[in-house]
Amino acid sequence: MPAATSPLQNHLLAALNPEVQQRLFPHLERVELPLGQVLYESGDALRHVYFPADSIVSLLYVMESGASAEIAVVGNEGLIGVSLFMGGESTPSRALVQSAGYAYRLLGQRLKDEFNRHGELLLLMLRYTQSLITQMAQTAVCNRHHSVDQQLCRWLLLSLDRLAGNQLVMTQELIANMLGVRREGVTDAAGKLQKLGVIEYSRGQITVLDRHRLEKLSCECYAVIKKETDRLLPYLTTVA
Amino acid sequence: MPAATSPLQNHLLAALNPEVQQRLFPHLERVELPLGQVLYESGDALRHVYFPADSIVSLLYVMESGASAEIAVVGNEGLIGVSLFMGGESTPSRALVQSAGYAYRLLGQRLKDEFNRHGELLLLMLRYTQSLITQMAQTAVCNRHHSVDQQLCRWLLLSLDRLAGNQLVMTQELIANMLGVRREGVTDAAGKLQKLGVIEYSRGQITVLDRHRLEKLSCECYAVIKKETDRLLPYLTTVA
DNA sequence: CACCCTGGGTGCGTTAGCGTACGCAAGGCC
DNA sequence: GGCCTTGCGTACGCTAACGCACCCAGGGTG
Repeated sequence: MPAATSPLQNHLLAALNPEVQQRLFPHLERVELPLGQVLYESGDALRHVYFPADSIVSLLYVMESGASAEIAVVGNEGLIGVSLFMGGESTPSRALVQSAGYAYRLLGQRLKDEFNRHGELLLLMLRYTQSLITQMAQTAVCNRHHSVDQQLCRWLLLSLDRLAGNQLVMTQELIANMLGVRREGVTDAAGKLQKLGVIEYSRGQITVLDRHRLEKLSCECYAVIKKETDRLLPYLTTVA
Repeated sequence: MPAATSPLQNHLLAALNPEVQQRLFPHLERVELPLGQVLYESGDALRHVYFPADSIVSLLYVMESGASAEIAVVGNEGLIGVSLFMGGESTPSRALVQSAGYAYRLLGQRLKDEFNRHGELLLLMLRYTQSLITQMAQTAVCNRHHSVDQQLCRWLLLSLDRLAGNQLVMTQELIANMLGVRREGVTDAAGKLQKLGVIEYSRGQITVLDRHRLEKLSCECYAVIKKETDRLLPYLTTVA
């Protein structure tokens, strides 16, 4: 199902006033993002910013050894490519599609042109960037202090918030790469959650049965991210 | 020694063109930052931004349990309080003086006024913010994958880059709080470095004897941060 | 001088997560 | 229907880091 996506599915685009939307939307290009696609590689000069509609993109750092760790996750609440307007044009991280879907992209120059017109778009982008910073900071904390079990809960919740239903299409191996842990570690943690009846899964399909329990089993990091994002971007009602 | 500090010791302030400096500097207030002072607490609405001259400030997250972890470290290469111009006005972290010294602070409103005049200051702040993001991201990675030994090296280097000499005034307990590990873990790691002749310390005084070795013993994270900061803020010659 | 607080050293049992290895079943493909 | 790839389960030894407990020395204070 190629689905009827709309730029308005992205909360940042939806939050713009109609005048700005009218100027910007004609320049948006709808692109399909299959699972595993790399939007940019560490150090790449970015040409576009991407506004996910129903897809999820992970920002992750890949070490010299090849091991990886997720820095942040971006869905329809945000955009990929903040370095374009932050001025750096690139970052030492990789943007990897973690859940297939669609996104709308915009040439970096168009974004900058709009910035120069007047500040609304800029202010919105900056506030989003701050929420992204919060997520990164919390990831650092979580990596230091919390168990794989707790981190899995956090990660499932963050992903769930960026999807429509209560289903995630992702293998335990993929999750392990994101969390930067062993696949077996994820198997253990997921097994526990399944035994508790919180989730159910089979061959890359995860269904969340009891979101409330999941939140209770998660560390405080999820709540911090959610609360802060809601504060910074109050027009988003359903997304952490 | 109350020292003869100058706003120009801060690299961001020094990078501004003379016209902007003339407008801004009269509004700078010189403040002393003793070790352990809290510039802002999690959730506090910020009134000022702080530009360190010779002090170092840690951004750290304090968990419900009381345990902490450093998110990023800021010295004379940067400023404290990005959330003021990012639009959030507060962050869920604490800013703690990690190395005593002086800083210059500016009312948030003055900063915003300058932003509205024209873009130079804004662009500079944004690029700095991106380098800060890099540091946070790398902290997350480092927390996940690297040993306490390696992390100590990274941390010493980051601190060293923000100080004049090759001396650090900080106890192992303080370092442990920053890294989010046990004090004994730091004792072990520091003991190894001392045996190797890389550092020397006694009762809260650490002297780096062989910086080159220290860099080699550190994980790649330090190099990533340094390289990216140099790229984003090329006018800084001596700071990571 | 005696005191004591702070900073650091050491040891010990415990545990979470790692690396490795192997096994097994579901489901697509010929 | 048989095959093979992919996704997941499990087991075992290993190590880094933890929590705890205690000790010792430097250096300032009364």
